[in-house]
Amino acid sequence: MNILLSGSSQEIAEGATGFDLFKDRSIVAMLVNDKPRDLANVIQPDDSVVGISLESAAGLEILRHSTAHVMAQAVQELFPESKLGIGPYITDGFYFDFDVAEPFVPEDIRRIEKRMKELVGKSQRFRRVEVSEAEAIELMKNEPYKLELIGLKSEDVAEGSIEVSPDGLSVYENINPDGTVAWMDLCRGPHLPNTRQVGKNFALLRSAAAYWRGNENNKQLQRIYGTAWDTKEALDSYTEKLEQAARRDHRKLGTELDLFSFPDEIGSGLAVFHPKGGIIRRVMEDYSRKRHEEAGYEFVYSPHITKSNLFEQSGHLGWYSEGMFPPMKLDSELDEHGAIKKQGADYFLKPMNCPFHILIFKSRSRSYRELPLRMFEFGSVYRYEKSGVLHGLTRVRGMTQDDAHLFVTPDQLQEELTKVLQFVLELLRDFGLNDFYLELSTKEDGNPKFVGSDEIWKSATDTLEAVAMASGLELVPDPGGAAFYGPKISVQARDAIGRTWQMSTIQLDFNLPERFDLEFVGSDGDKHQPIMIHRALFGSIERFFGVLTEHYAGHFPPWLAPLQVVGIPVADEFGDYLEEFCRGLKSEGVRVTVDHSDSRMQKKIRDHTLDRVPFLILAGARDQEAKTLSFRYRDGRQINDVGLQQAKAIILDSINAKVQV
RNA sequence: GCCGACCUGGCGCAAUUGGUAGCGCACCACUCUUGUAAAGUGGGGGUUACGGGUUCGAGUCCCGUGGUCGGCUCCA
Repeated sequence: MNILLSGSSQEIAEGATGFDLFKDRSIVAMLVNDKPRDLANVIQPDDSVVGISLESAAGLEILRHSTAHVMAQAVQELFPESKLGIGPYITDGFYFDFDVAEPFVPEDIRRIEKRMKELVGKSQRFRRVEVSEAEAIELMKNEPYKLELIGLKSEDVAEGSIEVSPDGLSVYENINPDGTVAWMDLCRGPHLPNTRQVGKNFALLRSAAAYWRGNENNKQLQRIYGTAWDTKEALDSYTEKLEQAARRDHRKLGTELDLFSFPDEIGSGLAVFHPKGGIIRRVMEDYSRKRHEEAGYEFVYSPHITKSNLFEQSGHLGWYSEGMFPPMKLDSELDEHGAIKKQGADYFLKPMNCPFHILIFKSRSRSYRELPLRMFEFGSVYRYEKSGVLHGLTRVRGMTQDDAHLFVTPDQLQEELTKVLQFVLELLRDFGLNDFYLELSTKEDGNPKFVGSDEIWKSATDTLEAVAMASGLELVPDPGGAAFYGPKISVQARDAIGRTWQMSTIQLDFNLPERFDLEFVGSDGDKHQPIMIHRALFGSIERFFGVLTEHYAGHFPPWLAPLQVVGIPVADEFGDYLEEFCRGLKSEGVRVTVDHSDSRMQKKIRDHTLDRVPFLILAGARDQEAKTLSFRYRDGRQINDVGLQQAKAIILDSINAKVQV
């Protein structure tokens, strides 16, 4: 019979399987008519077949999923009472959920890993068995979670579910060499031909609880995460990547470099910035202010607390009260006759700045000539984030947003959004981030929670999309991801080690202008409602600070570095020579010091390198003689015999140009 | 919020079966006066997160509170 093998026509025997087609052992599965299948599948006439090699993305997914099966088998052997949840592959690895009486402890994880290695050595075949629903129920009768999945199969099976497919049910059995069934699981496959091919390049990483089917009202199962690779080198490089990420963790660097801390006495999620962190933060803020001023923003200020009415009118108390700190209650005072002498009130810490800016807009009547009106504030807000979600500076309870609200007429919208997006990207680039993509969050059709007419959503979404497209950046749709009050664009930035962070957001709002009856007088003399744009570039200064710390691994570029230059005399007597040079830098605003301590020069180089100072300048007799000095950089580079004028220029130029050194 | 683990000088870590807190770095002093990642000697510093309990005796065991970490859920 005839088939299409890797695109070319080929004659094969009736009943041939993938094993007959692919003799190359690195082919572990195949695409049959674009669907992933086991090699054991019998090829049908006119099928289009392409091999999946182990090292391909699809191959690694299969490897990881098969590794998850081996893990589940090991767990059920070691913990016979355990029940299976789901066990998919994920980026770089896999996990499997188990219902067990006692959560796993690290010793359990080691035992499981050891048992997995033994199972790999046993060389069990993965065998697919297609079953009817009744058969599946019988086979899985001791697996309550699997039974639940079987019941779901036809209706709301999650897209990409690894257990069941809309096409029908199947189980995968692990077959011992003697033909006995060692283990089985409900699974859509495909799998590697044999556990031996799982190899040794896997590791179990951690265990943690996870809600069954991701719903917090469901029971928590115990999830074990693992990683698996095709080669030892790939596993090692992945492990190295994790270690590298751990080394640049901003929480660790924050302590090491004395940038910020979270004193227990203050409370969870509330940071203090130390002097060195304070310099970085102030430089960030100063630069942001300068750019905002140039871009036509007006600076406003608002208090940290407000009476409840403001957030009642904005609606936040209705839908967001859980995210707010509870009120400070001022009781009303009564006189001796029981009449109210002083009205009581509830004061709230503000979780957002927009209502304040709106009140400024509303403080008098506005003309179309004033629009677009752009109000900017470094606004400190407080949100009662759940304790379990707090994370260093990136998820806190008190933060300062570089927040702006733009009030525009509908026909200004496109131009203003274009400007804002450009502005955002330029500023992010100045901070050394330059690998972006955009995400466009849009309305979910038919969901009544979204306010505003379909027409306005359509036109606003189209506008946002046009603006995003015009930026030339990759645009990823996020359907249904919009807030109920309007669509948004968010800028996602990739950092130095390829992780993505949501940075800036540009959010349209159809809700608040309505709730607050915002209006301006148009050229026609009539009143019109402005459109409101919320936007933050840093998101919050704290979070941006954390992201930058990780992006640079603490090696801030000179313009941001708390200490920019340290002078290191080769011996004490050259201290004055360096001191004089550094005075010149200081008068230019450079953050510089000369280390006169009685440590050895080598020790000073070590200390200030570990402290991530961008410019170490050294001078000894030779330099004093020749009116030169030598540069030593954080990566070990050195440039010797640099003339003093040139040295000054090198330092000032790299600070002013905001470049990394 | 949920599940689990953890909390010892500023930081990183030790402390047999419960027996009365040590080390390195940092800090301070002195000696050494130095050419590209750690000189030497000496010294100070901890009611072991907090509050209870068990015990002759608790860093160690038990209970509670707070905090941190890893996930899950959440991020309007």
